[in-house]
Amino acid sequence: MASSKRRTENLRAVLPSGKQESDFFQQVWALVRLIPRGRVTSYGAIAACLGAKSGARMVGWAMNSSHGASPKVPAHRVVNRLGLLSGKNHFPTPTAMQEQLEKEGVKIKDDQVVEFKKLFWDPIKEC
DNA sequence: ACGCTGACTATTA
DNA sequence: CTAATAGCCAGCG
Repeated sequence: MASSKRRTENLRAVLPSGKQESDFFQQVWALVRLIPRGRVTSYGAIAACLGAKSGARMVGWAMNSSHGASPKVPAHRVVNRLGLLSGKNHFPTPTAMQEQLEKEGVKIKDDQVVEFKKLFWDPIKEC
């Protein structure tokens, strides 16, 4: 873990020349961009929408590459199954994710989305 | 080509 | 309630 500080930083991500990332990433990004403002979803839900029920990790991986995606991907709207901001550590600042969510009207309590179940946006409905 | 890692999830202890 | 374990898929050295 500790030595993994910059394993994926070299990701080609959205490199224009040559081959791009797998469609999986594009699908995830597209789905995340469809998340309405003030709403949140979970990795598993996105994965399920894509057909990979166990691909929740891949969704997180796609988010990692989303830093170079265009338009930008609202990764702050994607949280884990419990509504916890598990990915906040990967943001420019650990508080950026919470700040963004609160700015959209989503209240965060102890790194957890308040009324997560109510604010949960199901991507499967869009699939 | 093989093995490790990971922004997850569910199950078991 | 928390902790540990297993299953899962894809990218990179």
